[in-house]
Order: sequence, then structure tokens, then C-alpha cells
Amino acid sequence: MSKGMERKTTIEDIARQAHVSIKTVSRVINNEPYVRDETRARVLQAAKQLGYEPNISARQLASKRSFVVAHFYDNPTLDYVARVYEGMRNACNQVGYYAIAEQLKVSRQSYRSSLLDYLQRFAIDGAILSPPLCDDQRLVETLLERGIPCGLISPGHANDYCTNVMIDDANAAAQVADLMVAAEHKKFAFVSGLKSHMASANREAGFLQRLHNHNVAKKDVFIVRGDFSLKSGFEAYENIIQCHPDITSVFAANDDMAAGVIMAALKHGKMVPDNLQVVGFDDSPLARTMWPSITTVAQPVGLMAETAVRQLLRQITTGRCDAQPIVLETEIMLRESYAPER
Amino acid sequence: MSKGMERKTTIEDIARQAHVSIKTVSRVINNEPYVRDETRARVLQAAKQLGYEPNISARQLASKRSFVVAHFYDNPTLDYVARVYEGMRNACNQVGYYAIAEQLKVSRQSYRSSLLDYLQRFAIDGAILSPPLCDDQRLVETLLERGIPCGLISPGHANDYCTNVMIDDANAAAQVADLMVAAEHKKFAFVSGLKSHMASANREAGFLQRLHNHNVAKKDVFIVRGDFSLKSGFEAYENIIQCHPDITSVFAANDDMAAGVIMAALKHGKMVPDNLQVVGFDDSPLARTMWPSITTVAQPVGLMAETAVRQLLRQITTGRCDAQPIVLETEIMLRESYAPER
DNA sequence: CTAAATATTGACAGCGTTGTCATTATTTGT
DNA sequence: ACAAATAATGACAACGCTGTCAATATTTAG
Repeated sequence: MSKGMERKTTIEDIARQAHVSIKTVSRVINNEPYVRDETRARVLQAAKQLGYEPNISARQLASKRSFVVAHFYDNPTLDYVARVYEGMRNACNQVGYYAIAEQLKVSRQSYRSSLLDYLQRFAIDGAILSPPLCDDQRLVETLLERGIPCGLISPGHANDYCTNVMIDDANAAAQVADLMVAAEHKKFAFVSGLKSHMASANREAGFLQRLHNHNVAKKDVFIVRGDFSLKSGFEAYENIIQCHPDITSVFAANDDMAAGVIMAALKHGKMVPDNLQVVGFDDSPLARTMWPSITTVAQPVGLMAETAVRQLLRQITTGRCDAQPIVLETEIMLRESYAPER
Repeated sequence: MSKGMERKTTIEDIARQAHVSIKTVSRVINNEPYVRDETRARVLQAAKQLGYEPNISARQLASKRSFVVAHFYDNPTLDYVARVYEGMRNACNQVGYYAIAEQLKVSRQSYRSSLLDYLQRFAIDGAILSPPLCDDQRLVETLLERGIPCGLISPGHANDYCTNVMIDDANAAAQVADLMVAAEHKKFAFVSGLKSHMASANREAGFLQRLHNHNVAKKDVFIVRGDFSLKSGFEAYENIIQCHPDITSVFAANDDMAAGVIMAALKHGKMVPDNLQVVGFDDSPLARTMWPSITTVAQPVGLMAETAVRQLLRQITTGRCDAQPIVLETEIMLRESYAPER
């Protein structure tokens, strides 16, 4: 039972070694003003030498801050939640914060009271909200009212009182158009998602606009409405091959539909990418797993979360909120479903 | 800035209301002995009435326990990690514990020292290990040496000094055999995973044995080796249809390969499930997303984690370890790729 | 050069809980 | 009924840190 527990070093140890009071050490650790540079350096060195790690519990207890940032989500894929969590952890770990995740079922009547319960039990210093929660005005207000700053990931509209982090869907889709045109394709199809989904609409607009810029005629672009499901992608392609069998290039608003397109193509004897190139969106696990693997637009979900948390922590520290949306770059993951040389 | 923070009730408030000392309240809260039943009831009632929630930080600080259980994993899918996390949270939340997750890259030389670093920074009361970490003897020993009890999820071999939670792969596969035979199929194929993967081998054995029990002749069962990838499932079926075009029933050792089988079938004009029924294993998101959706064996990953944590907490409390493996039930998720009536 | 302003530091009291140990009931054995 | 055991309770000091406020340097203004 002897837990090789060599006592962890405390502020007091540092204070002794640096010949200052524990309060001064505390000031240095917390980056507070009113410490002479020379003193600060001495303390920092002692801390480093002793391998000091602050005791979070003591901090929480004394300061009444929780050093916890929570991610509230509703019903995205677990993969998405995990990526957000990882990004949050990256930002948190460096500065002694904790990240936690909590599902909040908006569909339930009582969601607001269950949020309040939660806040009662676990004090949190900040909240990260992902779609669809980030677009729930009431929810955001509830949090802000209680003095909890919020970071929104991919909000439909940027909120003036929150940190906002998003991608430029239209621009990402435009890059896909560039790619397809560069590969000398002439006839295209776009498989859209539910029209209520703002991002899908932006992707469609960006894609069409850029094709237009490349002098692709309207008649050479076919648009099919899907619902983000694999099956709807399958049906979309059945539709496409029937109406426009000469289409060689399909861009789907998400990866599931892209996979459906590929399967339908397979059924009709079309080889991907030889006879048909397909591009998706999201870089979901399926895009990697699929065979052929799917070329897709990767959203930097983890980085978005990391960025949101960083900005949020800055806001917690300074007290000032910078609502200027931060737009992160997407990346096109070139994989098997797209062949650059034809 | 006024954070509607109506002061939370403390042990002291309860003590006052119940006319006992704070220490007695502490005893009740922690379920310690040496409290008269009548007193206990009085305290409990006061606590309930005041809506008491223990202050975790203060507890941690005073008791030097962390009330944290960590999940260490290496490289499973994020989906898996998320499910484990959810299960852990279920077990933890009820009893005031916290769950955290941390990736530990075994491939890196320094993984052991990075674990020690981690343990240095975040004291934890228990660890949950999932494959492949749960089979790393050195890792487990390192943790046990430091007095940290471990719970293993799906270990290759049960460890006598840990909590072990697993499923019965052979039995689950046997149930699949029952299902297929019940649907009056006569010729079968099994697509295996990597042979180094113990679970895959068990699934194969269980499946074959049960078919044999149903008087299916050896010649009516065809085995193809895959590597868990979708592509290998695709190739497996190309192989199957070439050698035994009359096979109507395929069981794959995981869902990705099952999806590959379905795609290959599609290419060859076979409709699923009309001309071919396919069953997978794992209940991965793909099995739900796929069209047709895949009938598969669901591992209760969340429940396994929850169970492991519960047993682990019991061990932390009592100090005694019950290494008797806990075997949980799998569930067959009937979906589109299997048609019971033919 | 001196008073006032400001920068820098430290003493000390909590934060809400648990651990230790002393104290006071209650039960048990004879 | 009495001593010895055991059950039940409480007083008080940690735990490691931050907040408050007083004390002491140092700089600035006049």
C-alpha cells in the first residue's frame, strides 16, 4: 500500500528556496502584477527546479474559480464530440484548466432547468457550444446572465457577446470547384443537404459561384437535394445518372452522401475515380474508412475548439470579450475518390 | 458581474440544522460507520432539505484523494473512446467522481515516462485501460505499483490483480450462427480479421462450432481472411463469389468488412438482403449509417466501462480486488442487411 | 531634498472538507 | 452493579492556495 508518494512540492517550498513569501510566489504563478522582474525570475527558476505543479483543488477552493470549461452539445456524432474534447484539452492542459463535456437535450422541455441544475453542481468558468446549441439564443443568454462566457463553434450567426469560431463554407466549396475544374471535368453535380442547414446552403452557393467564375455553363451543373444520409446520396446518384449520364464529377455536402454516391456508381458499373470523381465534406471517419477513400474537405474541428477555448480563457482573464469571428482554414484531404490526372 | 451566486450550502449548515458537529455530518456523507441510525437519518434529511452538494475541491484537498478515474487508450476510434467516456461518467457522476480520458501512445519509446509525468500532474484514484493497453503487462504493473487500481476492458487475458470486464465473443458469434440457420440459409462464409486479434479468432471459433452443431457440413462454410478494413471485406466477397457463388450468408468479424462485402455484392448485382445477407460485429456508426444498414453484434462498450468503474470504485473503497472477470451480454442489432423471412 | 504617490512584499485569515485524537455514551461480560 | 470494551460524537488542526489589507521599498513631483 505504500504509494511511492514523494510529497509534491508546494508554493511554500518555492518560497523558501527563493527567499520570498508564499504570497509572492502565488503572484508569480498567477502572472499577477506588482512583482519585480528580478524576483519573478528567481521564483520561476525555483519553481522549475523543484518541478512545481499547482494543486488544482486548493486553487479552486481558495479562489472559488473552478478552472473548468464545459462543452455542451446536443446530438452530433460522437466523433465530433471527441474531436472537440481533444481540442479543448489541448488548450486547457497548458494552463491548468480542465475540459468536460455534457450532453444537453434541447428537445426535452426541461433542458433549461437541467442546465441550471448542472451549473449548480459543477461551477464552470466558461462554456463551449457546438451546433445546434450555439444557435439557441435563450441558452446562450442563460449562460451569459450567470456570468459564464461562451465560445460558439460554427454558429449560424456570430453572437456579439461571445467568442465565435467558424470556417468559411463557401470558400471551402469554391476550392473544391477549383480542384474539379483543374482536373478538366466538364459536367458537375452537387448533392445538397437539408436546406435548413445553413452550412449546406453556403457550400452550394460557393461551389456554384466558383464554377460560374470558371465559365462553366448553368446547364452543365446539376443539383440534387439530399438529406445528409448515405441513402439519399445513393438515390441522388441514381437520379443523376438517369438525367445526365455524362456527369463525371460530384460534390456532396457531406461524406455520408458522397459514400452513397460512390455505392450507386458501383452498382451502375462506374469505377471511382476512373469514371466518376466524388468529393465530400467533413472528413468523417467514413471518408477514411470507405473504399475508395473519399476526398473531402476537412473542418479543423479540434483546432476550432482549441481556438475557442483559448480566446475564452483570454476573456476570462481580461474580462473583455472579442466577438470578432475567427475564421479558420479548411483543408482538402486528397484521397482515392478524386483523380487529379485523367 | 453579479453572478446570482446564492452561497451553496456546506456541511456546516447541515450540522447546525441537524444539531450535530460537522464531523458527524462528514461521516454521514461519506457513509462511514459509528453514526447512530437515528442521527444518520436526521443528517440525511437536513442535507436533502438544504440541497447539499459536496464541494469536490475541498474534499480533494483534505482527503488527498482525487476522485478522478482516468481512461487510458491508445488508438481505437474516437467513437469507442466517447462511448467509454460516457459509461464512465454514468458510474462516476452518481458518486461524486470525475472521469477523464488520456491518450497514451504505446508506440513511442517514452510512453512509460509520459505516463509517470501524467500521474505526477494529475493524481488519479483509478485507471481504466482499453485494448491494446489493457494487454500491456508493464503498463498495468506500473500503475499497480503506484497503488492505482486498474479496470481492464476486453483484455486478452484476465489479469488477477485487476477488475476485468469483457464480452463472450464466441458466444455472440454463435448467436449469429443461430440467426442465419434460422433464416434457412445453407451456405455460409466468415470473413475473419487479423489473426493476431484474439477476439476475431474467438468469433470465428464460436461461429464455426455453432454451425457445426446445426449440422452444417464443413464444405458449406467458406472462410476468407481479411484485415478489418472495408477494402479487405470488398475483396473477400469478390473471392467468395468467385469460389462459391451460391453462398447467401456472410458473417464478417467487424462492420467495416461487412460494409465492404455489401459494396462488392452491389457491384455484382446482388441485392442485400434479398440475394445475400450480411452480418457484422461492433455496431460501429458505419453499421447504422450504411445503406442498407448492417445487422451487427453490439458490444455494450458504454456499459462495460460503467461496470468496470463501478467495480473499481468498490475496490477503492474496500481495498479488496475482485479479479473474477465480468462477462456482459452482447446484443444483435437487427437491421436491413439481414432478412429473417426468405 | 522631502512629501506624496506608487510599486512591491508579506502576514494572516479563510475556502469546505477530512484526519487525528480526545471525549463522552452505551453495551457487554461477569 | 462495575469494569472493560465498544460505539458515537466532537474539537481542532491540517490540506495548499488566494484574498485582503497592512507594511515597506522605490519613484515621482514640487
